[in-house]
Amino acid sequence: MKLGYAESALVFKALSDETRLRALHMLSAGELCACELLASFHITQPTLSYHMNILCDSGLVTPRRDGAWVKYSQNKESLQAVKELLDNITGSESGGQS
Amino acid sequence: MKLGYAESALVFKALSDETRLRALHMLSAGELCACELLASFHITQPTLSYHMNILCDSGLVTPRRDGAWVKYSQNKESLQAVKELLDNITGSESGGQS
DNA sequence: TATACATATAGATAAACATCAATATCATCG
DNA sequence: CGATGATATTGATGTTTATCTATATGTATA
Repeated sequence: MKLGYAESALVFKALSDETRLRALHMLSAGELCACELLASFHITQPTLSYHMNILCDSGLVTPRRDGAWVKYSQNKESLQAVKELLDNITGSESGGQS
Repeated sequence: MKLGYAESALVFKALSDETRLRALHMLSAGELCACELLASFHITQPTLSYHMNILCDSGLVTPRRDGAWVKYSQNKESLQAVKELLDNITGSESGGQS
């Protein structure tokens, strides 16, 4: 997965909000549904939905419908791509293990 | 260098703009002055100054006065901190070599 | 099918952002 | 000191962002 500047900027924009960072971090433990995430924040349900949309659009998070719920999980591949992107920007072209 | 959520969001915000990403990448080759950077963009001098301020405030870039010029360089340590932050968020707690 | 629960969308709004033109500051050189 | 070149700051402006309330859609269950 190779990202250009505009694409990369979008991914970083997705990461540039505290609520989204927290949500993403919570997902490191595994899949969570919107309502579980919501319980951890002091924001309304529509606002969480808004943030999850941004995370999903950026590719960092993948949604999965499970009955009435939508369960979210980290997209490890995409997060790996961000790290490689940083390596690229830094000039550390070595790359990470995949 | 350990970053919290709010701090991290600031750093990612600094990375979330195409102009800033390009500038940061250009600095991977080494120090450059504002005027050299400016020549590569189709923006005015005040706009570049604005962007460089954001990069410097985030800690990703370090300015150095050299006579009439200000020379900018990447702050590798800070970039490393971002990668570690991503490891943290991903759950890949192994950490990178420093 | 009606009700309840989970999530999404629409519309409004205040704050933050990116950009520019104009101007100020700062350093060098004559 | 005055002129020139490099960078920063100010003020204005249109755009994007984060947030809310109200409402819609979608899914399961009694």
